[in-house]
Amino acid sequence: MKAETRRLTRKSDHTRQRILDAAASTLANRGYAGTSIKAIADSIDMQDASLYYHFESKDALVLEVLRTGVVLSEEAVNAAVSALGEQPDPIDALRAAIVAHAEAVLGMGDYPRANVRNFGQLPQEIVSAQMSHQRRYGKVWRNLIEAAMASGRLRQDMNTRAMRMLILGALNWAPEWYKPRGELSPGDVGRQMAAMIIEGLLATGAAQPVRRQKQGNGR
Amino acid sequence: MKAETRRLTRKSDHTRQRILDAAASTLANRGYAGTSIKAIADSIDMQDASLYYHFESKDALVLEVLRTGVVLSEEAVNAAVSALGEQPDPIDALRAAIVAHAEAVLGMGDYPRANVRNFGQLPQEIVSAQMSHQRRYGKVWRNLIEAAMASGRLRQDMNTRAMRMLILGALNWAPEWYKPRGELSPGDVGRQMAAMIIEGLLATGAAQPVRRQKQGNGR
DNA sequence: GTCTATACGTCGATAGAC
DNA sequence: GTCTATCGACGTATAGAC
Repeated sequence: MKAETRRLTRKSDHTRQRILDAAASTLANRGYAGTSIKAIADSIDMQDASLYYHFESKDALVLEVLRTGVVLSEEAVNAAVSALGEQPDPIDALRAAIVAHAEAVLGMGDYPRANVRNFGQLPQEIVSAQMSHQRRYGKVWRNLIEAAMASGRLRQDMNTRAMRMLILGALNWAPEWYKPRGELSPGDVGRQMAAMIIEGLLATGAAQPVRRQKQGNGR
Repeated sequence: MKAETRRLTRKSDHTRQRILDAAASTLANRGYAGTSIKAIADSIDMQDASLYYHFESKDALVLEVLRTGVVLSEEAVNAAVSALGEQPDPIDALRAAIVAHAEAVLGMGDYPRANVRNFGQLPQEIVSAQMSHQRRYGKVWRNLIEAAMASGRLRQDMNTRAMRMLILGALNWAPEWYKPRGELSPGDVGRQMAAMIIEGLLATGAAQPVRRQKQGNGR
């Protein structure tokens, strides 16, 4: 694309982004059913009809928000694992991934939250369109668990699908109860979840205490 | 209520129950947004207007379905814990509760599933009206975890709220991925979840293998 | 690009015949 | 008890002026 063209579309791009942000916020807080085009438009002082200049339909807009949410989560998890080096310990990698996903859905804003909070309640056509991205992210987790399993460090008597879903279910539920101004930061929740999932709830010698970290949003 | 009166309302009661069952099924499978009065009425070959003879409003109907779902789950959990005797081991009690809740949301039909699948996406007024029942069930879990915590058998470095939510999040997510005709029965999933949650994912001497049980819906 | 106006479907809910 | 008919509000989306 030429610089000329890019300059011409700048205002359009900016408005488009404002609409996406507003849609992400409304989706994260009120759900798909409560997210009308009018509600989105109202929140940025725009007429609902004007929105159709930027997006073909409500579903196209929603889809882009959800897709962004998955991509952000995936990037966060991949970055956290990559930060461990070339051949990370597979349990460390799993732990880092759990913390990163928790931080994404609790602390990275509206997009990842919009994605996980609406996952189970979307119309079939949106689910289908979103599937490929969701699958790719699912594969990241499948690989993490397979690597940990292959290392012999995970118990071999469990269904790996159940393992994966235990992790994602517990983490994706967190936005329903987490209070941003409470005593735990998103990272704190992530580390507690990781510790409980990996080492279990029982008090044993194996369990290492989890240190709470000071963060800006602590009280 | 006199026998006379009861007899007169029998047909009404029967129809009322059919409506509730249809609503539970639609709610469990299509979510609150996809559950219109017409959709419910259609599924039992009735006109949507006729439904208002039995229920004051859509919300009243939905509320009764959700309330039934919580009550069924609560009764299942209480029964499972009570079956352990007067002074059960608190870890055994927690394990039994996890299995019972899993069996409820995966194998007890539409009502518990309708409840957990819609929890995060309901209009504010329904949430408020449902709160008292949800709280009572939450207290059952708080008591279970407090008892286990007080016994010193659970690690003391974790937030108990995070513990409770880890458990319920993992279990309430199960209906999203569980395949009724797959190799695992609801009880199998419950026992695997309980084992992973309580003893963790790591292979250690502490972890006991979980036996899979034969059930009618196995393949 | 954004506006006003409007088409058109579906929603929950009511009125009144039978 | 269940039906047909209908109301008003709100949903997505389009047409056309500016």
